[in-house]
Amino acid sequence: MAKRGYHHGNLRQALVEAALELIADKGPQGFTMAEAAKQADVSAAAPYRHFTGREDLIIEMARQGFDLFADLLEFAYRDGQPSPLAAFESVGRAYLAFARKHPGHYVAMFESGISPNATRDLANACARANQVLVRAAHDLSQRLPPHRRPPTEMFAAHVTAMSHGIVELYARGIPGARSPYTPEELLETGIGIYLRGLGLLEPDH
Amino acid sequence: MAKRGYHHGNLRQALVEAALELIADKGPQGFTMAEAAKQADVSAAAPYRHFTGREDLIIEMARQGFDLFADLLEFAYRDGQPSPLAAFESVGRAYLAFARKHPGHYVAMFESGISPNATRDLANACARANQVLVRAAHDLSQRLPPHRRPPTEMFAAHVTAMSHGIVELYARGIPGARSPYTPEELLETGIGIYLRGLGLLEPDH
DNA sequence: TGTACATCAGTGAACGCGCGTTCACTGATGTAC
DNA sequence: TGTACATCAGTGAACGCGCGTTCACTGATGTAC
Repeated sequence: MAKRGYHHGNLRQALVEAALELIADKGPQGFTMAEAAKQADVSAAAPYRHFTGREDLIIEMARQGFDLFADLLEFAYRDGQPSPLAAFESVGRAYLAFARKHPGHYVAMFESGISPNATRDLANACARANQVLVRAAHDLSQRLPPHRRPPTEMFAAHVTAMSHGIVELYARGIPGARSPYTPEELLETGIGIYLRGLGLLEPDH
Repeated sequence: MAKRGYHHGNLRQALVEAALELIADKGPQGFTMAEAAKQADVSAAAPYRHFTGREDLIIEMARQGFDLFADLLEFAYRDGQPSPLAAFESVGRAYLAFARKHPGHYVAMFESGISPNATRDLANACARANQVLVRAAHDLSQRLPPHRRPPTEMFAAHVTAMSHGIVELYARGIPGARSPYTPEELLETGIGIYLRGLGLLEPDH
């Protein structure tokens, strides 16, 4: 939109998007300011009108990533509204789908080495995404009798860890080290067994 | 040992160790040949007598890492010999301990972006480590009646994913994004709930 | 509507840097006789 | 044991490169009158 209205239209966002492609292709450290500028059809100096430096651009990618991530998780959570269990499983699938569809954001968020506390905005976006997971875990655990409820944050951490581990080991690059199962199968069965362990699913298969 | 016997004694291994420290400190792409050479008290050209290039050094770090990892997992497995369950839990703890004690190896193995198939030797070492996990899962699942046994490789993948996810999210750098629980607590409780879901632990807490 | 000026997004040249790697070399060690 | 020679691990200088960043500039756009 507005391709050549002002000087560039919206160079800032164009740079973010170029960098997202680069970082997805070439890994955490594999992207450069110069290349992002070139891909946006702009001189190598132009990015410095919009970002204080390389790290600032990475932080912006991660921030947008956490925002998008939180939106998708929230949507998945509401989408599965019928029951806490359905909503919970929908959130798990959204986690995997996000990693698949937005690899650039994913790398910036989890593999670029920046701290989630680098910026107030970044920390907020990160916290918002996490809160969806915690809320989903909390609502679901309400179905258990109080004395059998796991601490909400532990519950959420377990599920996050399994989702993240499946993404890292079985869904992302790393050509080789495969499993005979798809990441989706692994996530569904893994979470299923875990929920059964909590007493949230019937022991029968 | 033999500090200054021959020209250097054992420069190859000294470089590997220098690089391990660097890669642990500075992240996947943060280490350089020049710096590793300097840390080994050697000119920048010397490493090329022992490695064909930068990637070759990373591969060697990862190979040694998988070998060590496999050794530790095997030791943990035998160590908990009394019962498949104890052995299995010992393996889980060894996973976490390895990531903690050998961060350089860990980064080279899982975060450097090299393929486990880069080299025959590397692939073998990687496979050996994986086989310990698969064997532990297999032996433990024998305690279930045949119709309730999960496929061994799926079982192993679930546990590996949760362990790996906990390490990545809660045990490694990423300053911020904490959980109120230690990685050890998360791993123990998470695997416990999962095993209960399989029927390998009593439902009572 | 037209003119003068301020703003500021993007340019192009340049910088200093450190990197990975090569190359002819040197000098300590190992070996043959 | 002593000498001559081969080997080869490490040197130091040099290379080409691309990076992040700066800086004086320019020229299109927005604004005041």
